[in-house]
Amino acid sequence: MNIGDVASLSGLPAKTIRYYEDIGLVKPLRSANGYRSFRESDAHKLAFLGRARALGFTIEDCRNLLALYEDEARASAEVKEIAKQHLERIDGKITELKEMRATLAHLVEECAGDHRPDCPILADLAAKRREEETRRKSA
Amino acid sequence: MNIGDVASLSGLPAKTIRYYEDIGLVKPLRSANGYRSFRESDAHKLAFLGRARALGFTIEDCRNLLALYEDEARASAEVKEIAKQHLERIDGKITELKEMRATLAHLVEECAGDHRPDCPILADLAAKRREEETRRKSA
DNA sequence: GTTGACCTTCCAGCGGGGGGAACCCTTAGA
DNA sequence: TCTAAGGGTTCCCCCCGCTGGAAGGTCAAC
Repeated sequence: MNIGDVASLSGLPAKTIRYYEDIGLVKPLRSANGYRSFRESDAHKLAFLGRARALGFTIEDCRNLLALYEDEARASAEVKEIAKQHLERIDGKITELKEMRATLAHLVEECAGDHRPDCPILADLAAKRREEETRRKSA
Repeated sequence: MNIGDVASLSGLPAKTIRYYEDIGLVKPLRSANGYRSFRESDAHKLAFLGRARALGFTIEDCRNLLALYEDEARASAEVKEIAKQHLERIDGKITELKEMRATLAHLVEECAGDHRPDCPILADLAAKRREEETRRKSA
């Protein structure tokens, strides 16, 4: 298979697949004309990578997951550990975004949003006291 | 004020402040010795930027917010619009992360996490059918 | 034989800075 | 007066995970 074929099979752009070869995630053969020649197993790996990336795993996670995938003597505990750590990263990001959302939603509600210049959003961004107040409230 | 002073006042690393000058967000003066010389107004802008960035606004958003902050004839509607768009971006990210979290949490639960190689996480990543099934369920 | 769709390599850039080298300026202390 | 420490400066490369584009080679169809 040429790169275009595995691209449509895996749903990954050809550019991405070349990049994955660059960083050693896949190792396609080469045809006489210099074209990359992908085996079935390469196509499977690329699909695997696409799904792992869609779940937000980092490239390094993917590298490790792929190694475990190919290691028939793996312990599922190793896979689970990678997944659990990623879950924690996701939870951390969700928490952070929710905090931003709460602050921002509050400010947006307070802002009249009309032709006048008075704006609680700008006032808040400009205020020195915000950080202190937040600390006092949470304490 | 030198860069170290505004750095501790604003909480931003000196590197970041130099970068913000590079991209034209602040325009400090220069002393005779070549050192950047920050006015009170520069210090306020940097603190403003630090808070806007902490709320997840992009640099371009910050540039626009800063311009509105300095424009006494602004309409608060313009500020509100930027904030609302950012709120939507945040909501989009939260939704995306929650979807990842749900899938991943389910897989982690199913995985025994012991010394055996059998692993539903790897099975799912390797399976072709997942995407189709997901579509069928949500349809 | 020429079009057009593929493929190749290489180089640059995104956002938002961080690390570190190599150098200059200022001040305090021995 | 020398020296050491702790500022400051510019410069360039690095991070992640690609993406775009230029300049060219290859292949099948008409």
